[in-house]
Amino acid sequence: MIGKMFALVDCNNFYASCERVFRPDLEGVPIVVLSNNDGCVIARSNEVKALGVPMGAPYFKVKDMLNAGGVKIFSSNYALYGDMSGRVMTILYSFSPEVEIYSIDEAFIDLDGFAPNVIIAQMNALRANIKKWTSIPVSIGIGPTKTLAKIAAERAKKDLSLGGVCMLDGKTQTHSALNLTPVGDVWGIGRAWNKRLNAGGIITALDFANQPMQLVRKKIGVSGARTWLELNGTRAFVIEMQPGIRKSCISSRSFSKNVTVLDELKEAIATFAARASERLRGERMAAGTISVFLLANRFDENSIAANSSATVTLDNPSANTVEITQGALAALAKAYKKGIAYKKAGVSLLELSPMHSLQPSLFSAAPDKENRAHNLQIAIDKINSSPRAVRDMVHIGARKQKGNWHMRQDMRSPRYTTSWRELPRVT
DNA sequence: TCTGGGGTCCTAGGACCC
DNA sequence: TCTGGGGTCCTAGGACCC
Repeated sequence: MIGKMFALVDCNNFYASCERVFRPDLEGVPIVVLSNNDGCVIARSNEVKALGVPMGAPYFKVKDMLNAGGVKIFSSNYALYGDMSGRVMTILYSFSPEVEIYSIDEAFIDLDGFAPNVIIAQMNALRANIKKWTSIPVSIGIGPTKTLAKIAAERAKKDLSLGGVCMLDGKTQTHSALNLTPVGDVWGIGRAWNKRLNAGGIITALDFANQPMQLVRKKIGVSGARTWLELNGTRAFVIEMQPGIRKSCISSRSFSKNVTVLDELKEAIATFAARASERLRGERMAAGTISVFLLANRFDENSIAANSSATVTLDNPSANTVEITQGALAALAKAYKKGIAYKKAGVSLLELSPMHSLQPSLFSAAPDKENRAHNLQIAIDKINSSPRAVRDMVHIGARKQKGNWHMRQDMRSPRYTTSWRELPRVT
């Protein structure tokens, strides 16, 4: 008999698949998508996986291999991926309201209430519709817990005989799937814990599930114990349909070249502060503290000692670009160390609160001035979000458009679906 | 030459209090 | 001379995820 089930819908090679949507000529052609700065490989089509290019590989290390294999290379195009993700999620909601959007390319569905004998047929139909309406291929895993649904989805992807849908519903079937899964591939078991578990002779997910829970708890803590429960069929995680209230908002970038000059860091930090505060305003939130961090090249020995950060607290929570930028620049002045070659920097906005709950300040020097600042901000957001605007058309003076810190992005595809200037052309 | 960005949660240890 | 112990709060760092 079948108990209650969760499904995980997982887009296959999502970014690579997005690049194919408006380029059907790339069907069957090996594709990779690179991270910001064209730094590492963050998505690979099946053909590239077959070539043996690992996930996360630094581009400069695999460049020759990619070229030799005739691989088509893309810089990341998040405007496109975000829009395609929205289309897939919309289809899921038309199937059921009980959906948790887990990431840009994955969602859980609560299948409680679905008759067991029709689940597989329903999921096959859902998969076919997503493919037909968005041209994105997905795999669907079904299991009694989120972690088992994840494992099922992995099986659906790897075992082509399953046709893209896999359900784990019996003990025998579940055990055989766990036995085929390396423990490090289990959702919640990362590199560090994998190493620790392997050293203790725990190699497969089944080995892990068969340990006494106390031992797991002792070895890798409560998070590991939850994963253990889930693998053994007890739910430790539920479907969360309402996204939680965010607790932080970060904008950061690696630089294309090392940066040592304070003035250049100011430009970068001002840009990050503007981006983060804009995102906050979009969600009607405000920040109570601002933290700036500066990082040296993490692949250099001794770089950790060069890293630094500083925090400033605002008198009143704010999401105003001018106020956030001023705070961030003050924090930068505290964190900056002369003579360090910085490779990355960022702004974190913390102690967030919803805007409507903000108390007007009793001691504000000039409420009228605050209003004007607020109105100006609204006007700027309006201009920058207009479909005809180029990115950040209106911005404050501390920022400049060129500099060592700007990222490289040489191979980006057009923003087909979100920019009038970049619509696909039919010829 | 060239190694992503944005999140959350947990834990250990220090500060502080009585 | 003898110099506690337990609780709470905060923070930094480490772990995980996609």
